[in-house]
Amino acid sequence: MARKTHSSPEIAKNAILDAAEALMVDVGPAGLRISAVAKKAGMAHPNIIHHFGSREGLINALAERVGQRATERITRAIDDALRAPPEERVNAITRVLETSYHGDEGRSAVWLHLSGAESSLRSNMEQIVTLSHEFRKSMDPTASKENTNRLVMLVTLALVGEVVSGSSIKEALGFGTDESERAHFKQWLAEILLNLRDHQLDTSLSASHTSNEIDNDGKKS
Amino acid sequence: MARKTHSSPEIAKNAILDAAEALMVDVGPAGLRISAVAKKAGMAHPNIIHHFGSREGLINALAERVGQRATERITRAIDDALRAPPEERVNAITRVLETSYHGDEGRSAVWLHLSGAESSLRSNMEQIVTLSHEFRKSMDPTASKENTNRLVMLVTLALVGEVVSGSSIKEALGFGTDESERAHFKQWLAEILLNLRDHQLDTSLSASHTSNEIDNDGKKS
DNA sequence: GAACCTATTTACAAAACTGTCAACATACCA
DNA sequence: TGGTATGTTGACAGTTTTGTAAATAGGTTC
Repeated sequence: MARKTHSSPEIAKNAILDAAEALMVDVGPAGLRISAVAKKAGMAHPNIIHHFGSREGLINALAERVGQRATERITRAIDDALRAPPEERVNAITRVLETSYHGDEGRSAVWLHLSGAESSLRSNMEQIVTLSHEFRKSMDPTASKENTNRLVMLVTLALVGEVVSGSSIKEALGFGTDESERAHFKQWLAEILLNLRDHQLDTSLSASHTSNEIDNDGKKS
Repeated sequence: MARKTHSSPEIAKNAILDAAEALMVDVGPAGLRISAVAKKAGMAHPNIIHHFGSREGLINALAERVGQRATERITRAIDDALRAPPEERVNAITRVLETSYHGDEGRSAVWLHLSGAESSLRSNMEQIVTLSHEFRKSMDPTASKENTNRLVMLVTLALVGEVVSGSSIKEALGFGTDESERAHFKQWLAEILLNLRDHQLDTSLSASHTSNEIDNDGKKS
């Protein structure tokens, strides 16, 4: 059998992670077989254990890489939105929403998280909230961090839902599968997010119960 | 070994499904072991195959039951909201949102769907959309079905996201884990849903591109 | 009470998968 | 050129899991 030439650990690890990520899209983390990854990466399966220690080690490494990539993409998109001229902001926010489902990485990130893989979710979310709040304040200086938090939560949950359910929920609701209709829903959502002002979000009970959660920028009403 | 007294197939099947559902909450559909279900149900594992044909048959049956139960709960809650007096509608809608995460059934439904189990998702969603549109029309006779569809989609995706991510996303965003804060977010969302009028939803591109999707009640602009 | 149906069980077969081990070979360095 | 560290592999062990087969016994019907 042809024996492969030695490569640096980094190169081998990346090749393994690439193969694992590609397979994960179809089978999910729980269905990920070390032998299948090895076959796809063109090597013998003990080599994977040599590099990652165990199957769980591989999955954790994959979760870390995928989560980090997704966060980088999203924060970059929000950053772009911050710099965009006013008339381009709807498109910019739409792009933020689209960015979260880039290729199959979003799906992979959620599946991995779902299966209990360790990743730095908290610090990633903190980056996203901070940037989002900057954006909202640039639109409306009186925007409260509490509402930013809630909006980020709503959007995050919806994106997770989209990623997880694939196209089936959309189809069940009569939305087509082509990209144009998907993009249109995201644009609709982006416009809502942009046009919602805090006075519409401060409902009867808001600002009374949960005003001291993470409102640590002195802005609470 | 003590041999169990015969029971009707219905009783046995239900006992098996109960055990499977309880286990699923922790391990997910992919991690569901037929032998573990049998142990929990207090029987030998071949008995499960006898009743459901195979492991996959069990999972499909579970998906069907869980999906149907969730749909019944949700439609009942929307129906209640329809009959509620105006001042009670925020609470009623809040209850609709809470209802979707009853016990662990919501989580089970999503996980099962995620793992590719067959279920009647489309007809279930149709029921929910139809009722929701009735509700919106009772608030605002000019409400368009297109916007109802989008709102249902947004909420559905968010609920799926919540169910899937458990509490981790909320914690990462600084929300506490106790019920009161969760309930508060749902109430905040309910008020937004109630207060959004169509003129706020008809954005620049709406009603032009996708006006002929499922707008089959003669209401399209 | 006899006969039949089937829910239930024990024992087993077969496959799949993870992780171990020892051997090999390649790259790098002295 | 020789030596060492380690990337890489084939073979294997042990475990786990699904599904099968045959036997047993509880319930039902006539």
